[in-house]
Amino acid sequence: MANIADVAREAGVSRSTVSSVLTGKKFVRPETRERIEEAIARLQFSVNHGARALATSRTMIVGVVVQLHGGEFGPALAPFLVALSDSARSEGYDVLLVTEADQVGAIHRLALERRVDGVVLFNIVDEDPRLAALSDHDLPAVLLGMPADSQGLDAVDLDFAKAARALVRHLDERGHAEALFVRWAPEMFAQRNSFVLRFNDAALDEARRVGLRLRPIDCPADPERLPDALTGALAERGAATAVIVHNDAASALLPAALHEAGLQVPEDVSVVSIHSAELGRALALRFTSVETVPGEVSNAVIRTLMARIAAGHGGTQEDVRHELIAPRITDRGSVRDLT
Amino acid sequence: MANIADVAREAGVSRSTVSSVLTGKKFVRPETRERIEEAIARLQFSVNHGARALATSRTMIVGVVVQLHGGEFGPALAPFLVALSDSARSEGYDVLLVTEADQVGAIHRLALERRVDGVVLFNIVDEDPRLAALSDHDLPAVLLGMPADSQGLDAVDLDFAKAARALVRHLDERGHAEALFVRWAPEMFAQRNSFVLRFNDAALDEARRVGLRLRPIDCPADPERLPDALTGALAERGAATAVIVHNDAASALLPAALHEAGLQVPEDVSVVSIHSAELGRALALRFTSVETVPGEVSNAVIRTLMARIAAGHGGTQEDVRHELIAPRITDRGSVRDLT
DNA sequence: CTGAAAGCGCTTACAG
DNA sequence: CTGAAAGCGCTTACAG
Repeated sequence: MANIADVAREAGVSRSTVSSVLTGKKFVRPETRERIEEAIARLQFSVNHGARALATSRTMIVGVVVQLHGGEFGPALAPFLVALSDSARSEGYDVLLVTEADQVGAIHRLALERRVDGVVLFNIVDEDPRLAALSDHDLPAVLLGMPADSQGLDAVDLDFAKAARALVRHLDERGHAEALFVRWAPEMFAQRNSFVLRFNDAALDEARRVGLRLRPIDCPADPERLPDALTGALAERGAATAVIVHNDAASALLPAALHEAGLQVPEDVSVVSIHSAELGRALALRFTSVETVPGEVSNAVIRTLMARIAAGHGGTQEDVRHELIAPRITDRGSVRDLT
Repeated sequence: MANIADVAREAGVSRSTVSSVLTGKKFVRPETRERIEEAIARLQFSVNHGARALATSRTMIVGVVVQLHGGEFGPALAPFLVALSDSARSEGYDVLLVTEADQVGAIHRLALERRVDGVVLFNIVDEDPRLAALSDHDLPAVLLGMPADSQGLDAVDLDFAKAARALVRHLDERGHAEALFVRWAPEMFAQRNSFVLRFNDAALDEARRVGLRLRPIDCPADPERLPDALTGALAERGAATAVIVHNDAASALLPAALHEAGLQVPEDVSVVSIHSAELGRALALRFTSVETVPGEVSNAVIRTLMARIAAGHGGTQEDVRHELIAPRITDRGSVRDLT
């Protein structure tokens, strides 16, 4: 495989001149540049990435560090990985996928061995131990998720609180006075998943504010037990005329549960949901809903990370950036107007 | 950040001796080794990965190169990525996730810039252009998928043909004489996805062999149109007493479609399916089925790739390894015994 | 505008 | 068993 010395010899110039055309940081006389470019093409030369990384102290790689808690809905993950990869590539970066169970150890490894220029942390929980691990280093990082305390780190996420309020108001404005609130399993609350807590708190708060009765239904973590839990909740809905769902597994299983209970939407019961866009698409869910926006979130995450890398440092700053992406609600007519 | 020279100085030895303890390839006197290890701990030293990669010509990174055709079922992807990452880590490798649309360009880039020591190709189709791209280089590669012609490359996959035969026989042995075969969309066949073709061909062949009438139902690629297609097929099932499903989206939507059609399983109709394990778990699918085994497949893929990397070459070999993982059928009682 | 030299942080024969 | 030296393939001041 050709190296820069081969190219220099072939073009009759020095290695530094070749390097100048490779980096594009220095002006090179057109004739010379052309000779060099021909030599590069002839020899099928490409820059050795590792050597460049060593010389520049830039790996051009970002780590995507994914904590798998087990409680969350697996199918929702891939779209974010793909979107992050796409966003990173558009900035010239590759993505290192880091899913090992020992996330704290992984962060130390990435930082100490200088494997990446920055990291994205996925599946953020409140009191996430990964944030403390980061504070030992000077590694640029962005949280994909919004914990109560970001510990001075940049963070980006869909605005789950605003989404919750919008969905609650959507029901309220159509005359609904009582609704079931199908939530994630208690295990998810115990883990303090940031998006779970933020949606939950805002939904309850907004419901109180507008005077909607919200009856929380905690789902079992075990998918096997979910169908019965859903049909049970529907059967005992009492005065509730609507259901608001924040639990992807429940959103996926709700159509069957509604069938099972013999309920038509929106004639017998109204439904609003927030769920993975991919899930909604694959299962053709027809609920009025807020869907995740992996592309938008990933773009914002990578943009923020690029800025942090360019600034030449990670860690706690005064100029922390928190970005909450406004939710969009898609009206699919699954809410009956009772007014 | 400390480097190897700092450690050498701190321990009062030469850099090469430090390197010897780092690589573990040379014997170092216990006292010396201990002094060095103390120095390493004191200085919080870790090997700079890029420098080691340059010196050894080993990146300790494998590329996972994922073609997203769009037709396949998205939620099935993540478990494979995670499993590949886990398998690779257990061999000391990290995973670079490569999802860009221009997969051929990506392969050239990875090879020429020496970014990875090897690649795993995911979502293999017959006549996959990525295989030709690989032949331009000397990059170790393993296909996760089994095309009709692997062009001399190692390949690993679940044995979809055997799975098809097992499911067909499962119906036949229980006295079913006619079944609907809910298949992937024609678009998937046109793309020639390797697992789609292999399951399909084997299912039809085995059905012919045992004398089971199999009526292919082509699903629409658009999930929106899938529910109606399924209920329609069920309504017009005629003499068919069973359904065999190879289409994850259809497996996911079938429970609702069965409800819609007022059919009980297995009383009114029997069902067997092959689908993503993750999907089956998340949706608590209760069909007798073969499920994907991302962990097993990934282990085999990485093991094969490691052997290929150790051999010091990629490309076409005489010693090609093809590994088909035996399917396991889980009997969930969704097939009625008609004998 | 171009080149010679030093340096990035390691590993690895090769002497001793 | 340990060390001095060369080398991996780049980039980047610094001269000219």
